[in-house]
Amino acid sequence: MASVFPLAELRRSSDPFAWVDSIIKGDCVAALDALPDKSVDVIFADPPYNLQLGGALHRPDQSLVDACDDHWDQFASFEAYDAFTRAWLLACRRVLKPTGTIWVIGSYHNIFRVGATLQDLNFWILNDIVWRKTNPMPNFKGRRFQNAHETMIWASPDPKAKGYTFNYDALKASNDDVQMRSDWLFPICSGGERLKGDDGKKVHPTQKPEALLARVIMASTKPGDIVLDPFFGSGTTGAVAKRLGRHFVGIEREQDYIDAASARIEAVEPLGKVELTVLSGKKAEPRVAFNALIEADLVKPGQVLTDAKRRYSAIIRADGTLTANGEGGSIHRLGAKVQGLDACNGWTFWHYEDNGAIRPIDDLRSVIRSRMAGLE
Amino acid sequence: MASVFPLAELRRSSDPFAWVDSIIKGDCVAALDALPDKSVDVIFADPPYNLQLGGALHRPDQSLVDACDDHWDQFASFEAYDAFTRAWLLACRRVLKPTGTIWVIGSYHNIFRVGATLQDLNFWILNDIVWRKTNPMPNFKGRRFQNAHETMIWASPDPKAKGYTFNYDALKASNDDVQMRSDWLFPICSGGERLKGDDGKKVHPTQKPEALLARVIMASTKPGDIVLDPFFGSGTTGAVAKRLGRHFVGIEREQDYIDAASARIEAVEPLGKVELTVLSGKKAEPRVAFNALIEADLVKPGQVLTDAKRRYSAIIRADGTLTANGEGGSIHRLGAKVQGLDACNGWTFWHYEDNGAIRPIDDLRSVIRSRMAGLE
DNA sequence: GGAAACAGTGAATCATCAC
DNA sequence: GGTGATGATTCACTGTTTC
Repeated sequence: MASVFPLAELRRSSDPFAWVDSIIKGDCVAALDALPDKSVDVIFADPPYNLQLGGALHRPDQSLVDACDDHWDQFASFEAYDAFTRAWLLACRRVLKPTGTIWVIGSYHNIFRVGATLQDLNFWILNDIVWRKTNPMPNFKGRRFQNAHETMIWASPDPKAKGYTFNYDALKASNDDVQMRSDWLFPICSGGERLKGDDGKKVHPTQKPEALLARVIMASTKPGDIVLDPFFGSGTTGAVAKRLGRHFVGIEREQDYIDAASARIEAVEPLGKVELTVLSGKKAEPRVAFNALIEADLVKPGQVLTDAKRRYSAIIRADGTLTANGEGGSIHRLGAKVQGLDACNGWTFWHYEDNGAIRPIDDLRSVIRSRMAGLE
Repeated sequence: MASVFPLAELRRSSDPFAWVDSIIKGDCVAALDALPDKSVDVIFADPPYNLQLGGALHRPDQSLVDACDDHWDQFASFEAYDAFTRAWLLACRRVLKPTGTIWVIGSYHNIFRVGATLQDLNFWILNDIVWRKTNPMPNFKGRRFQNAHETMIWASPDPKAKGYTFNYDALKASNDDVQMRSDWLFPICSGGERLKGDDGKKVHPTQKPEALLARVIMASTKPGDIVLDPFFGSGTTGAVAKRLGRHFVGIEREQDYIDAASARIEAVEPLGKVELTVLSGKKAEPRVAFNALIEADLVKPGQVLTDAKRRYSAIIRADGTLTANGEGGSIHRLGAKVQGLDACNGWTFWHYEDNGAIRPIDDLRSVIRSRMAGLE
């Protein structure tokens, strides 16, 4: 079983990271307060939705809809819900690294309050993501549109926060080579994935699908990162994090949920290193200065470079700069200058001639990089 | 031209319904205050989004993105935006019939504040509706998910309000006999529909597509109803209302927008009774990306794919890319790479083993497509 | 005349590192 | 923390120009 920490026990622990890969039993804010500053990479939160259900809802055949009417989803007023939201978001911000991000999922019952509170607390929204359900529950009364989606907010802890993880290139490559959109399509959690008790009833009323968490985690974390879930429930976040080679920590009050989540996570087999390698793009590659091409004799001082259509040309100088029309500068500055632009990527703009063919100097940079890789 | 009422003139009018089918020139709240209590059936509001843009944004080709930086979208703080939102929503509630409903559209920049304010003012949210754009602007820097949707909130003026119009059966009939969902797919407004000035430039930076308004109006109004738009802009609400046999009233401050909207509405020919059936949205062949196969557990990270003759092989990674010989990429890129080609259709090139038989992964895509049948 | 290449654009909170 | 240099980065569609 995944280890479970009663909050009092965690507070007594001498190891400041004893909570990694475990479930903390206790109140969400109190448990968060027991964790160190800036210690987790990503937070995924599925807070109570504050569903304001009137009476019982019946299907057309008079069967009762098993609504979420648990006590933990009841709040006296919007003010009470806002105060609760504020408290756990503030506690989350303290434990989140400045380079970390937070995800919160909700429905129209609560997501507007969560979003406004995030903004009030100076979180910076990066995206709102729509989870479109392939198989949502119908609207039985025919008085509204079928509520076929939920909303996630993805935010960084500060408007100026930089350096958050976003595996753009991997997401794009996995999506037929077009960038991933803000609307995602997944089935709801059902079938074998849905945790059921001995009585055959679902263990948790709002268990999220693993595929949803997998995309969240693959998009915004690196292998080895710590993912915190302050409303752990059935432990989907922990199960997916473990499978994907990330660490997790869950906070949960109800012993039944803790028992189910703990057993579930224990059964998860993590993927291997090869499968977990994330495709990274140019941004992650080591920098190579233009000078390195001269030093490696891949280009020579005096050699002429042109753009792809040979409209502009420049001469390589021995110091690693270019010159054209009496002006000089780096490959980037001069590329911008000849085009009359503010900026230019000289690596893709300038080309050299290779046996009659014309190729970007970026190709030569790749040669350098592969030579460097061989030295490791 | 559709008639235009300077606010002062409207106040002097002896006819309490002189404003029907006209544009009121003036401030939103002041103009609303000049209308009678409980006099309109539906409100559609497209308020300023308070975008809070930083510096200029350039496309990869260095061209400048024509951002929405108009003065009317600038607010000093969230508090100022909230006060503004509160004021116009309160004014709207007074003129709205108890059986009426209100729609508000926004993006993540403002919609959470609008939604929370609606709830604070005791409006009752019926649905949040996601407008999925077929052709949204890309994320040029690759730092976020492509922002591909906007959100609408549909609400009644009171939790106990009954009797609002929802044309459930007509919507269902127009939607292949399944209930209309909360996620709608429409292209952004472009081409001939987009209003352009003499200079060829767009008249309004945020003109909404008529198809979106048509579904809103067909869903929540009856012929002859009055539809109010407190941020009239280019007059899409008025044009669609007139075409669909509804009355409209628009409120707008800027004379340029009023001139364009007035001429636009004048040119609209109302449909006859027979044609007034609900229009259905765009259907598109669903795009299925390789990661959908992993998410549906049809293939697994670590599994080996080969070409049809088993000359090449690659391993599936958890991020939805493939790896072979130390290199990684999308099914297409890696298929091309192993063959030494420039391009490759990974769907037909890569195969998986199924009980000894070898089948293209494209077969698995068909499985997903059949599961998604009925979804746009 | 038709096809293909080229150019333009849409509610966008859009970089990072070294000095 | 501010400044300057490096250099990474786009999808769907419309309309125009070129061959």
